[in-house]
Amino acid sequence: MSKSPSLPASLKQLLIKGDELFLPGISVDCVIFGFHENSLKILLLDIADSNKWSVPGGFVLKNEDIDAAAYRVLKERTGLKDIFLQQFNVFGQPNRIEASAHKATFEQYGTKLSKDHWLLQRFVSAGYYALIDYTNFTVQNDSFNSLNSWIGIEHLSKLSFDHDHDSIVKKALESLRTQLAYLPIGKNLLPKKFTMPELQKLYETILNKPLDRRNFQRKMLSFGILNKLNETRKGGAHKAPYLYTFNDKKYQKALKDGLYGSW
Amino acid sequence: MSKSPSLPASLKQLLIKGDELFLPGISVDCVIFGFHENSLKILLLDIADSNKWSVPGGFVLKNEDIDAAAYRVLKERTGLKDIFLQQFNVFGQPNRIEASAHKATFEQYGTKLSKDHWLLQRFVSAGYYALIDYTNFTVQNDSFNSLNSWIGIEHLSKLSFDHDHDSIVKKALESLRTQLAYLPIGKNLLPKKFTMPELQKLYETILNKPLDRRNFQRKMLSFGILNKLNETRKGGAHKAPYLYTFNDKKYQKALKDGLYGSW
DNA sequence: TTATATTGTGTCATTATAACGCATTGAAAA
DNA sequence: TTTTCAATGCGTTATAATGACACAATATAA
Repeated sequence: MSKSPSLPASLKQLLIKGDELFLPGISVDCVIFGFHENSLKILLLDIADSNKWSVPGGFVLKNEDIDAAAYRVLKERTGLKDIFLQQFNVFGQPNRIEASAHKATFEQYGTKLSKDHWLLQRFVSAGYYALIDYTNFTVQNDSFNSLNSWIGIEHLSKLSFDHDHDSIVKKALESLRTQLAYLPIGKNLLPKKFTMPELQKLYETILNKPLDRRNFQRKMLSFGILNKLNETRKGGAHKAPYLYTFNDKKYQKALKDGLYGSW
Repeated sequence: MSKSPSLPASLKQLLIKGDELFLPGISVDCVIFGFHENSLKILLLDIADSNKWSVPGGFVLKNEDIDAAAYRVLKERTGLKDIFLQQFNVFGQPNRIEASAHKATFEQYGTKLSKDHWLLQRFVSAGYYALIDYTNFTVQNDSFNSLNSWIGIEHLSKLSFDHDHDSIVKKALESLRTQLAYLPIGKNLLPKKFTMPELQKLYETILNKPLDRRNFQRKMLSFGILNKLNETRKGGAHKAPYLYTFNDKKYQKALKDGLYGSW
């Protein structure tokens, strides 16, 4: 029988000091969206020696705002600081099986958690989704011995999730689509300069349906959140499209007030 | 010095068994909206011997879904079961002062909580807003020695809240207004039969701005969620308006799919 | 009976949306 | 170098939605 690998320091810390450092029973889960090569991707964790996927998560320090905890998790994963982060739901079903995942993690290292251990209680999780610029990002693997990978949302149905994370990802996507209908999106998913066709592809990908090129451009411009640059993106096989940036001031205003008044 | 009133049984239970019964560090807060006499009202608690107002809240049983806990709180307060309930935000700032409120509550009864008592730890709260039919409701006062009252939202700024509940109420109103833009509303705030002017007043009250009577009617009807009845509401001083009901099936569909496609 | 405020219904100009046309352009093929 | 071609820029037209307003109908009160 082979010896178990030794317990990483971070896990040891969690094991011993978790109940001192963190709030009991609360965790945050982050669904991190990125956009690359016409595909909307989610940063998922392939937990070592498990064939289940999960989303990055973490615990809330005893004196930490819960939003701040989500930011911290995000920064640990992505190294990025300027991130769009949106709380979208709280998951608090009693059958959430975080506990068994934690148990399994530690058992890999031959460490058995006592039955009443802090990590094995029922956790309520706040779900956040984040939008990040894929091009400005490199995957950072963590010390929990799990691999981060970008997975295109078109492949999600083929993956095996634990039940909780499956519904978290589904609900995050749903919320993102809803948000698209009344808030601007794109600033955090695209590089600083982008073309109209690129922006359109992002919308089409999130909504999962084709949009008319000319009507899309007209509507997008009517929001008044874009700056058209005097440059084009050369190198493509055909006519070079103009580059745009977001007008930061107007974008922020639209984020606050919404794109439509409606009533 | 007068003798403190004796501790109610429910509070005693909370004091002694709280940590056994409930999840640690998690609470739910419910902002309950009702509509009456052209005013949008919120059900608030005037905690005994305190000059601060708060919103009804409660704890989550160890084996209870967090949504279910919100329903339970609501049912305890209103006696109603068929309620529109929407989770809108999680409040998790470390400066939340629930603890001191709990402390004060017990000190009225001459009971001092030990420093590490379950109730005095930091709580993270899931905020829900509920919409209920005011006409089908009677205030139920609880055993926690606090008074329930309906307060019109126009009076909110005059009230003294503890900081947390102030932001909870503000955010709830904001969420309700946002929801109005893309989801149907009214079924749970109005009696079964209602008139178009009544429905309009509801919208005007929530949005806090006047709407054109004729355009409102046209838009409302275009959603296809109303049934026009062959009755009118007599008794008013002028022309009797027609009565309407919601078409339940189409209303539910609109709740699921939204009122607009937009993209 | 009349006055009055409110409701029911409709119009019209303006704006937004959906569907589609055609000229331009940059790179690749000939 | 010239031609081809697909993507892009810029536009048109028909239809639908919206905002602003007019006028007739009606239930009560004067």
